[in-house]
Amino acid sequence: MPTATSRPRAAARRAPARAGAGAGPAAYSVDAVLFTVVDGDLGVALVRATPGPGGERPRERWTLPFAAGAPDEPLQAAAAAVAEEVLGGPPAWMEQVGAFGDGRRHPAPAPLSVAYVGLVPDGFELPGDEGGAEFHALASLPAVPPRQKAMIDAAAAHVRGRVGQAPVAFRLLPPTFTLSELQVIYELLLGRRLHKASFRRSLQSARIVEPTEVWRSEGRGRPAQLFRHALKRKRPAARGLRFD
Amino acid sequence: MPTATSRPRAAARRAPARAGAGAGPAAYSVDAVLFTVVDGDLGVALVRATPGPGGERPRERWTLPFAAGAPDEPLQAAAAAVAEEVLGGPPAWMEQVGAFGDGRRHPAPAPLSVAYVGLVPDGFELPGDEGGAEFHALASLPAVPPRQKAMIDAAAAHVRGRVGQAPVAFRLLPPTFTLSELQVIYELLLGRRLHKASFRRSLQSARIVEPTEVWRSEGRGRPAQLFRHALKRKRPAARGLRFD
DNA sequence: TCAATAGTGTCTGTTAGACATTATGGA
DNA sequence: TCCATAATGTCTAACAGACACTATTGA
Repeated sequence: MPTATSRPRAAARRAPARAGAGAGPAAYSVDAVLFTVVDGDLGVALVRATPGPGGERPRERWTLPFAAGAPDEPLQAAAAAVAEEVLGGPPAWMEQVGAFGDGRRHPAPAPLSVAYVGLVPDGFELPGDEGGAEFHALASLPAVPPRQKAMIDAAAAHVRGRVGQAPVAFRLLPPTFTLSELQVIYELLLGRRLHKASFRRSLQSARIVEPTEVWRSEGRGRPAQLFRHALKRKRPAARGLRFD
Repeated sequence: MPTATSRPRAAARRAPARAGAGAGPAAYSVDAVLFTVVDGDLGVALVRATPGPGGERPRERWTLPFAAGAPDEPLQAAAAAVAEEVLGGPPAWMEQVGAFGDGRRHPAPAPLSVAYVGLVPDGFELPGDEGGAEFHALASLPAVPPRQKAMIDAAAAHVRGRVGQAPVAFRLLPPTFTLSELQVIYELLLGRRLHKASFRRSLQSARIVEPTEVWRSEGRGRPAQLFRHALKRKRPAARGLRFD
């Protein structure tokens, strides 16, 4: 029987996590889909799966980090704990993706999994301790249990769908960045090229970035001014209606 | 132990549903938030809560329809079964809202609930049998268990957020409708008035409705042409980028 | 006839996207 | 100097919203 105050944080990190917190198999798992930018694409943090009790499986296998759900722990807190276990700190942003409960296979002995998506700034270094978490580009993803594969797909769609509503792009970048870097992130998330001048006009009219005094020169070409994310003010009364 | 082929459909409908399908309390519940239009506002289907074993509770209490989750049943199918139990048929549209697992109270003895939102056309009549489901306008909602109240709020936000991506407005209307009726639905969902001519231009350019040969005269005024929802064709290459 | 609602045509301000030009540093 | 990139000004087509007008019914 778990106490109400101790969080089962040690349950995260590695694959077949402790089942439940005492009695019988866990009712559900909480899985974290942690994205960052890996050479121009989204990348997701995976941990090495421990081989089953039988000891077979010569091939290397990976899973999302997850933990068994504890009945008395809020879902968001559980997901944050799973993420912290992998990252060494909290992700820059986190949101629930949904519940996944078809019959597809999952490393936890639970019929239901709740997925959360988190964002990590580009350039972040995973703590390289024994846990062995690594970022893998979505384009070249290793084999992952099918239920977790569905979570990764849904998480990517979730993040892409929230561009423009949530500061998603900014959480994939360090605190200061050039507008060209920001545009690359937006193009990655939206899946299409954007017009440079138009993109900057949109940013300016929404007052969503503010310039710093710092300029950065990278290789050849004119140096770029660094910007930071500006807190959103009152909403400018959305015009129009787009059917999409 | 439930068999893989029999769905526990009888578990829906009334409040403290059968816990699980045999052994111990259910791991999670599946709840349906069924919306329709009730005098100019969204309305949600509620069922009368059965009083607890103690028999107290003189005040009338309501809950969302729900069922105990069965490990071998896909979530969407479970939610559809719950909805069918209340409506006598499937809802016009259904989508998952998310998992709710903070410590808030829920009529099921489960720490976790998965909410689905469904839409029912305006004018639909609930089968008035002993179950006693009724639509209640969101503006005048009776007391509902707190976790279910959170689900209702999230479901309304979910539907509002998917206007323009999914045929949400059309599922709140009968198969044929006037453009004025459609505009009222959009205004209800978006929470703001729309410009009549501009609204119709948007519909026309998106080819999202098609006219029928039928005109309907309701009381005074010029009769209105009836339209039906047109299946969406190729996406017209979304222009622009709005920060909101 | 008047009131009420449906449906359209025209005008205007805003803006996304195209294009061109200037600015600034590295090679 | 040439080249690559940043930053910005100008033009145009598209479009949201305002306004006005016509059309068609019931009272």
